[in-house]
Amino acid sequence: MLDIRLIRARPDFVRERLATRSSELPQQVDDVLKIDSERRQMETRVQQLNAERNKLSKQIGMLRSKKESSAEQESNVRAIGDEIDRLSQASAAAAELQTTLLLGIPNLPHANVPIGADAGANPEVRVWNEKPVFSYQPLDHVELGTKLGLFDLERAVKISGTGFVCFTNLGARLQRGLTQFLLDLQTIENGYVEICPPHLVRRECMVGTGQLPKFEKDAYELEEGQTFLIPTAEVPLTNLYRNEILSYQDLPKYLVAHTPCFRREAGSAGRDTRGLIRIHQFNKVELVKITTPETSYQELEKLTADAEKVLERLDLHYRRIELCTGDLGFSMAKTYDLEVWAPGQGRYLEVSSCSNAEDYQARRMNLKFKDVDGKNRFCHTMNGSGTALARLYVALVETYQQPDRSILIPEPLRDYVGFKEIR
RNA sequence: GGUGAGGUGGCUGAGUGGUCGAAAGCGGCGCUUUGCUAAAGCGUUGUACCUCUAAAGGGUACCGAGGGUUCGAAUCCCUCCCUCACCGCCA
Repeated sequence: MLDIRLIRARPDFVRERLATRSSELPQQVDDVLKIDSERRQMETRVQQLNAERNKLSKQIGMLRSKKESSAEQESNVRAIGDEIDRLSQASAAAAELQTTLLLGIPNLPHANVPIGADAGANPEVRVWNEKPVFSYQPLDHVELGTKLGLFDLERAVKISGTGFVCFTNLGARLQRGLTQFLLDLQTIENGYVEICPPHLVRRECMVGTGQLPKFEKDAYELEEGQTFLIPTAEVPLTNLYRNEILSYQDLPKYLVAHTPCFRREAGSAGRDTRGLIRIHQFNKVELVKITTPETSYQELEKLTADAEKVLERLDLHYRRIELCTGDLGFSMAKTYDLEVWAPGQGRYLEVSSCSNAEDYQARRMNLKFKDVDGKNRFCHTMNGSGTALARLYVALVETYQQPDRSILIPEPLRDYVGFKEIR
């Protein structure tokens, strides 16, 4: 969440930055400022009354110990108490409203993020390899997978409903080998610490990373909204140190986890309904970094490169785009998307989204560090997929299909999956 | 799931209704002493918020969380969370 002090001190700056995301946001700044000023007025008054009451109560204590009458002080203090009750209730309600409003305001885009309305304005910043050329019409992963028995979509629907997949036989093994490959790459080569976190998290965690309260319909909830199935390992990983004060010497933290991700895809019914591209449960290897503010942008570049290494090792064609202000995720100040080419689809698929939330998530989850001077400051958090398994799988299978409809396993993966081809 | 004990500052640990934000010790920081190290002595040492400000200052809240009783709560009551022990069940 945004720093209320920044909003107070530089409201025009905040309004102007938010307007680059969406035109209705500046109004929310005014709403917060109004309630903030009302709240502070009441709070100040309550504190004055409390000071008065504390003074009188002490007098009462002293008078009683001297066996003197304190009737006058008692009646005064009772009157003050009533006033405090009334005012502090109002002030608490205002504080709650303020928090609610603040939680609903997205992060400020970083100054160097290109301004634009939607995905159409996202500039391409890097391209790797070229589109593979086929002498025939490449098949899509559903045809290939069905023919080779890599997964069973019909039976998955039977047991779980649309939007689920069941990997089978060599198809399941391919995913397992791919997962192991990704984890080894990020831990052994890139220095991330492997975490196997819970897949069910408390509500506060979802608030901490920004999924809640605004996007509750997108998540699978349990126990009447007290716990949620994670939509990404970003949630448990980033929240690992929630409510803690780390030492600057502990930073940066590099964390990686392989988990399933559960998404209801509430707003996207009817989109990408075929195959593995948009499903309710998919696996993902997620990278998270917790850093000082001074190094976060440099760390974001490195993190993005760490994710790109996956696609490069597998020799896939991809591009890196930067999200413009209108397309940025709620909690993020800057984001690069990695899109891999899927020949059977004839389009790029987003397999990683690498973002810096700056201190936006850290504020929501009260994650601080003690700097060299002993001052407590909010950490910066960033995350990116390294990468989403299901879509990587699609690109891999479609790119490495052979004229006889077998699939060649790229060299770096062979030891992991245990075979050179699937036919 | 059952029963019992318990959650106090960076740590250990006192405190059972009134100058308690909280004794004491440890740790940390500063100064003094010192050939170095060590030790000793003295001082200092939480967070958030409000107000005011050039700076300083003043105030409020916080003893797991939330609510209640009371003129007044770390202390009494209720709910929840968590930890520990034992029992039951179980991958």
